[in-house]
Amino acid sequence: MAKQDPDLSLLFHALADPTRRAMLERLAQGPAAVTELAGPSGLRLPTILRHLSVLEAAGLITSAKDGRVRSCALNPTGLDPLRGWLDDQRAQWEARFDRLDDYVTRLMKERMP
Amino acid sequence: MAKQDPDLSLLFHALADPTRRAMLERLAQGPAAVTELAGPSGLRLPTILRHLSVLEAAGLITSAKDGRVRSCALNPTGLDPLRGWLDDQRAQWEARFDRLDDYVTRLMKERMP
DNA sequence: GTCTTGCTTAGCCATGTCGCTAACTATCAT
DNA sequence: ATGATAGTTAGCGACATGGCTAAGCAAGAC
Repeated sequence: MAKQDPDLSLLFHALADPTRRAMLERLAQGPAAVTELAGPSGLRLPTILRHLSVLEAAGLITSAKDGRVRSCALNPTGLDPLRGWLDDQRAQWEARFDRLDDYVTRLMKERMP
Repeated sequence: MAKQDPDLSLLFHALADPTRRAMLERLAQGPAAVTELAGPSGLRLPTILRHLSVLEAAGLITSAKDGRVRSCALNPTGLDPLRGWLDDQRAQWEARFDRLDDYVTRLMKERMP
């Protein structure tokens, strides 16, 4: 059970922090500079920068430096792997419940043919 | 930027570990006892138990003890908060891209009325 | 009763995470 | 050229996480 799916692990880990989720929601309103992202959080810049690098490593945002200001933006496809996993998971769960259904149905038929 | 949405944090954190995701996928096939869950992982029981408690705290599974064996099962609604968050997020992102669209459209109109 | 099985608890260790301060670099304004 | 602004890097400390072993307990098997 080694570390398969490192993407998913990075993604989930990035999303597990409320500060990072708040940063994402801020970015959903449009691109922002680092200081702007730090603003409402009350956290220091180095801390914010660390969070940014986690988000970027997870593929959730992109950032580019223009002059002395770094502009950060959402990566529109960043959440796709998560959505994919979620859909897979739901499919499996439903398959299972369908099998359970079949089973119950078969039981019923045996009892009242 | 305090720890709002503790549920989501627990949920994402629980899913950030490949071992735990593997356990979920095993449980998608049907309920299982602790030893059975530990089987393919090569990990010791106490370790597995720890993972189980994380999954349970996140609302992803339920477990009950029957005799001396604890049976674990998926909680069918466990992923709902995640799905909800994801949908919210997508809505926000799309709203943003729509506004961007409007903006571009307005620019175009100004240029060629 | 005794033994085995299946889980549980306690506690240790290595590593990772999240916050900070201090010091540095690079750009822009004057 | 000087100073202010915006990031950046290095490194520290507190705490969480993920693995383990050892020892305990409770339910079934014999």
